[in-house]
Amino acid sequence: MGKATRVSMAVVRRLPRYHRYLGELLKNDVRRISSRELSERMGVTASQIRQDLNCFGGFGQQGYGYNVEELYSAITKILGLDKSYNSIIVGAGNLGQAIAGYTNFEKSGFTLKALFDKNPKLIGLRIRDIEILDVDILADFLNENKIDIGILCIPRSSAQQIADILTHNGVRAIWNFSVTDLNVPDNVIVENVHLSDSLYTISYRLNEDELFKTIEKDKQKAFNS
Amino acid sequence: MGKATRVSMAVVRRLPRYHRYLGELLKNDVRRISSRELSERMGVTASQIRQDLNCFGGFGQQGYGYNVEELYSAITKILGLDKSYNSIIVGAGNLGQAIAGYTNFEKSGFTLKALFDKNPKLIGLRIRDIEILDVDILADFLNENKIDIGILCIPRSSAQQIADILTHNGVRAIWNFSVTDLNVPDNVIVENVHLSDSLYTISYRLNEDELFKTIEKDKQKAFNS
DNA sequence: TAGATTGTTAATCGATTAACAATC
DNA sequence: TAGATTGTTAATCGATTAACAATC
Repeated sequence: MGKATRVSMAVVRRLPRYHRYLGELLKNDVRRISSRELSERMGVTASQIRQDLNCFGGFGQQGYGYNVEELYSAITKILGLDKSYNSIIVGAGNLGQAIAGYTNFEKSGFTLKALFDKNPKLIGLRIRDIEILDVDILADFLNENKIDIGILCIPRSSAQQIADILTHNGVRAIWNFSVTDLNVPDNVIVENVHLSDSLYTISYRLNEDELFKTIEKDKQKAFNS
Repeated sequence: MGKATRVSMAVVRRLPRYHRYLGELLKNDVRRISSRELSERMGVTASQIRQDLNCFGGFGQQGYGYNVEELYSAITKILGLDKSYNSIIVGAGNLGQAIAGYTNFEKSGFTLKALFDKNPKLIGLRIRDIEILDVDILADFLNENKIDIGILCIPRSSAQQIADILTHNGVRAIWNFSVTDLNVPDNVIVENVHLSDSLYTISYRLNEDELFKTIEKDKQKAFNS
């Protein structure tokens, strides 16, 4: 159920952040940086940076540090951002359209080939000149076009069904904005973006102090009785 | 820089998922469930479920398991979803509008009070009857309205500046869709949703096998020379 | 060469899993 | 009562941090 990574996901999830900081340094014409200085900027330990990078190779030089341009380019390659990927969006509602509008993804090599929806009012419309097609022809489309990434922006009720169509027709990864867990073959990658889950961690944290006050009060009450 | 939680974030991030599964069980009229059965459905260990729940109290009964309705309601409270929260969105572009359109958040107690933008073409428009206001009056608005959560959907270049306005005017949490790290006081909560970071973990994983083939080949080459 | 900083091993810390006594 | 399952302690596993020899 989903593909395992050779490098731990804890490390993988930090890579885009390194990429961003190095891109920023590069833009500011910083030539070299030590793990210590980068660690101070990023608020992590220098040890962690060196450990993370050494999952992929020795990019630094003792006594010198890291060449910013080289390291940036190395992480670009590690993230696979030197390649290009074809994607489609299923669900052309507000969120699907918003993601379709992100021209930055195109710049990073992610090409949006089509959107799909079942709503006749949406079918035929275009976002950035990319057509919204009838979801009924999704399987056919996938057979005629090599699509790497399927982006799910549909209600949870139909998510698994659409995920099945994607995985049965050559899609290698699913970016899942539908708030449900997907069952996919072992060779398929799933990356969940569960916005409501994310929002609920905010309400949790806003409420935590009060929550534990209540818990402690209840404990006290139970103890006294 | 951001508030620490009493319970580890690893646990907190699993709570919304428990909430979803229990909601589903409740909808299907399942009355009771053991940690073992829930663990099988969710693909986690029963141990983890029991450990997680016991951060907040003993909700089960030996020999019986958990009452689904009680546990669901307990996790609802733990997540603070029995309370309501006022929010605003800064940045009424595609993504801001898409989030504003999510009526599900309203149902969970998150009330959207206004959107803000600097684009004159957007100012004055309404999404679900909620007005888009001029970002110039943001600070004033915050002083007149108790806002708990600020949702940032603006380009990274202005994110820190807006975050400062939010934190200086009583906002307690930031849901940050701008792809940048924010500096905020210790009592303010930040929850990042960095879509491009998430997408890049997909390209990483699509590319990982090939990446390590190259790494091993290079090692071999270095060894031979 | 002397100073700086890496790559890497070892130590620590935290999170997950296993085990089992308590108890419904 | 006997069987089931929790709550919780102990063991294991993995991730992070510290330390330092290697080396630029």
